[in-house]
Amino acid sequence: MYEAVCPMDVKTLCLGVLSRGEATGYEIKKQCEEGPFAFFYAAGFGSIYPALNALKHDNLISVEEVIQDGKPAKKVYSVTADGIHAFLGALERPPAPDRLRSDFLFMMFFGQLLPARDVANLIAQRLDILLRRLGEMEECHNPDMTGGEAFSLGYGMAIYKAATDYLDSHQQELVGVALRNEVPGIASAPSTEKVKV
Amino acid sequence: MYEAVCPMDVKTLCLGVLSRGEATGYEIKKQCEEGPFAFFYAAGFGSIYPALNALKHDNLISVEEVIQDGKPAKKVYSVTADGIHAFLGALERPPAPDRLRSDFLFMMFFGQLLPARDVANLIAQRLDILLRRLGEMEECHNPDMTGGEAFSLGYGMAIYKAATDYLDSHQQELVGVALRNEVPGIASAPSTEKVKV
DNA sequence: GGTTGCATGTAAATGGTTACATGATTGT
DNA sequence: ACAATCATGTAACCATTTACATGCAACC
Repeated sequence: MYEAVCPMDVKTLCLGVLSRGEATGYEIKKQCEEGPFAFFYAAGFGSIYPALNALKHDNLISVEEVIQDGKPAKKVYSVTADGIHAFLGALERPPAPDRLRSDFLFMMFFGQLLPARDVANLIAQRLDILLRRLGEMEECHNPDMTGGEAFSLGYGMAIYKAATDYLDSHQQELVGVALRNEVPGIASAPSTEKVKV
Repeated sequence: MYEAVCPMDVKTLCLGVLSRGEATGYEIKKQCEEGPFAFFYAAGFGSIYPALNALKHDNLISVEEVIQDGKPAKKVYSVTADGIHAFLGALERPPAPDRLRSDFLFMMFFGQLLPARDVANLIAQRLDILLRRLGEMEECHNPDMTGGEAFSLGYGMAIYKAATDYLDSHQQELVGVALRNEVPGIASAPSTEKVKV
C-alpha cells in the first residue's frame, strides 16, 4: 500500500511528475536528469520502474500501452483521482531536511593534502559543470511554468550562480595554499605531464 | 579490505576526520551534524561504528580504550601510516557528482497545489534553518583552519547566503500564487486557526 | 562496426537508516 | 521524575544503485 514516507521517495516523485501530465518511465527518468527535477532529485530506472508497478498495483496510476513503429512499445502512465489525493496527502507532511553529499567539497576540505594541479583541475571541472547546468536551467525557463516551478528553478539558479561566483573568486587562494604545501622545486618546475580532465 | 568507492563513503569520511586528529565514534558523528562536515555529509552511529571496526580490522586506524569516571569508557581512534596512505589514495579518485535531495524544493515545485499558509510556513521554517546554520558556520570559522577547511566552509556559507537572499526576495511571489489558487473567500477570511511551526 | 537513443525490466549487492539495547551522570 | 549528554554497539530493514538482459533504429 502507498504510504508516503519522507514525503519524498521515488513513488511520490513519480506521482508528482505524472500530476503534470502523462509520461513513460523512460521520460520520468529524463526529467530527473535533464528536466526540472535534476537539481533536487535523482532516480534511476532500477527505482522508477518498480515504483510505477507499485503505484499501478495500488490504482494510483493507470497505464496505456502504446505500440510505436521503429521504436519499442511504451507504457504511458497517468495519475488517477486516488493518485492525486495520495500525492496531495504526501505534500502535507513535513519535509525531511535537505541532504547534500558532495565529494567535491569533501576533497576541497582536504585540499592542502592534494597536489596543487589536482586542486586547480577539480575546481575547473566544477566550474564547467556548474556553468553548463546554469545554461540548461536558463533554457528550461519558460513562461508556461507554474509559480512553484519558476520558484524552484530560480532557487537552483541562485545557488549555482553563488557557487560559480565563489569558485571564481576563491580558487586562487586554495590553489596557492596547495602550491606552498608542495615540495619546493616540484611546484615551480614546468610540467610536461598531461593531466586528465 | 579497504577500497575507496566514491571516494566518499563513511569509511573514507572516518579516515578523513581522524587525519585531523584522534576521535571517538561519538565525536565523529558530532562533527557530521554540527561540525565542519555538516554541510556536505551526514552519517549516523549505525554506519560510523561498523566503519570504524572495518578500518581497525584493516589496520588503517588504531584504538585506545580510555576509562573515564562519571562517563562511559570510550574508544579513541587514531589513523595509522597505512590509513593516511589509503586516505590519500581515495582523494586521488575522481569525485562522484554532488547529489542533493531536497523535500523542500520538491514541495515548492508543487507550491501552487498547497494552501498559501503552508507555503508561507515552509519558507519561514526554511529561512530559520538557513539562518541558524549560517550562524553556526560563522562561529565555526577560526584562523587555525587549513586553506581547504576555510574554502569549503566559505563555499557553504556562500550557498546558504544565496539561498536566504533568494527566499527573502521571492517568497511573496509564490505565496501570492498559492493565495490566488485558493477558493476565493477562504483566502481573505481572517484566520483564527493556529498553525504549527 | 560501434555508439547513441528509445524502451522495459529484474536480481543482486550496497550502503545506510532506524530501532533497539544498555547504562551512568547531570541538569530541569 | 524525566530528558539530555556521553558512549558503544547490533540487527533488521529499506531504498537505491549497479549490473545484467533484450532489441530495434538511426547515425557516424
